[in-house]
Amino acid sequence: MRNTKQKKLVYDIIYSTYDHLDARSIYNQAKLEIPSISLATVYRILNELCDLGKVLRIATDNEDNFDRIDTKHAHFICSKCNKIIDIFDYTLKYKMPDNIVYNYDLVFHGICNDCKRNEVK
Amino acid sequence: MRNTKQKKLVYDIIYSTYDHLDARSIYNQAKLEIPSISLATVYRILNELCDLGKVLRIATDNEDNFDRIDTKHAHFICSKCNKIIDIFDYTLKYKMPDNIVYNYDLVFHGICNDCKRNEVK
DNA sequence: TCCTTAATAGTAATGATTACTAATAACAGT
DNA sequence: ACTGTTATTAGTAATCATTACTATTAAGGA
Repeated sequence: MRNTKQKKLVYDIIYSTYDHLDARSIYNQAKLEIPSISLATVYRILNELCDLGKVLRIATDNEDNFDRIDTKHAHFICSKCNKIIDIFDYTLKYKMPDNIVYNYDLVFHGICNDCKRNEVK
Repeated sequence: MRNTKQKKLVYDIIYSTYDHLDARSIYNQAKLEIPSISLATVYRILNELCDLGKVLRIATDNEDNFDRIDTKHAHFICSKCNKIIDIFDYTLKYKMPDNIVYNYDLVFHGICNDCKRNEVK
């Protein structure tokens, strides 16, 4: 495993924000720094970072989003505008005697505050 | 909204099992009953049933899976064999003052019992 | 500096899902 | 039951995120 400037850049872009970026956005940002970077390279690096547990993948109905590893938290996805909001205020307890659990994804679905307001208007 | 035999069939296939079927499997089963049914029709009906809250969509890394609406439960997806296992033994509490929550998806990731055993061999 | 080979850039391919359109069939009104 | 309207379907083309492929480049150890 070699450390390339492409890997460092993709990692830095994800960790430069608390937003949840998709591969295309990361690619567009990366091109500003390394114009020759390839979209396929971004995808390959994203897979590698996820496998190494350095980046979190959020699977949605359309495209995947990528997030920094942070305090463990859940996500709220608005069914109207598809915005993703971090959720910290929850507790989860579980028992799983048979299977080994490495991680979990908790995603709430509904209508966000902004869309709720716009509906009333 | 009209009730067609295609809609009834797709619904019945999903409710005939506790398995989590993908669109292609549902299509293949449906063809046994209605050979002329179209894959696009299956997708359209699946979207409709999900929107109506009659069927549950489980988004995974590759293709979506569909499940009957049942006692609310979580899922465990094995990272090795991609098997999906229903999980009932958990408790979740949350506060969401700003957003309206309609539903949540809870997915555990890890290694299932079968794959764990096979690794040891 | 040199060599090995992992990683990249660029592009073609894949595969799930959706869009489109002419033909069909629910079903409300008669 | 018959008819007309129009939602739905079958079949296929298109879309779009992601992956595969390959010649070229560049980490990084010796």
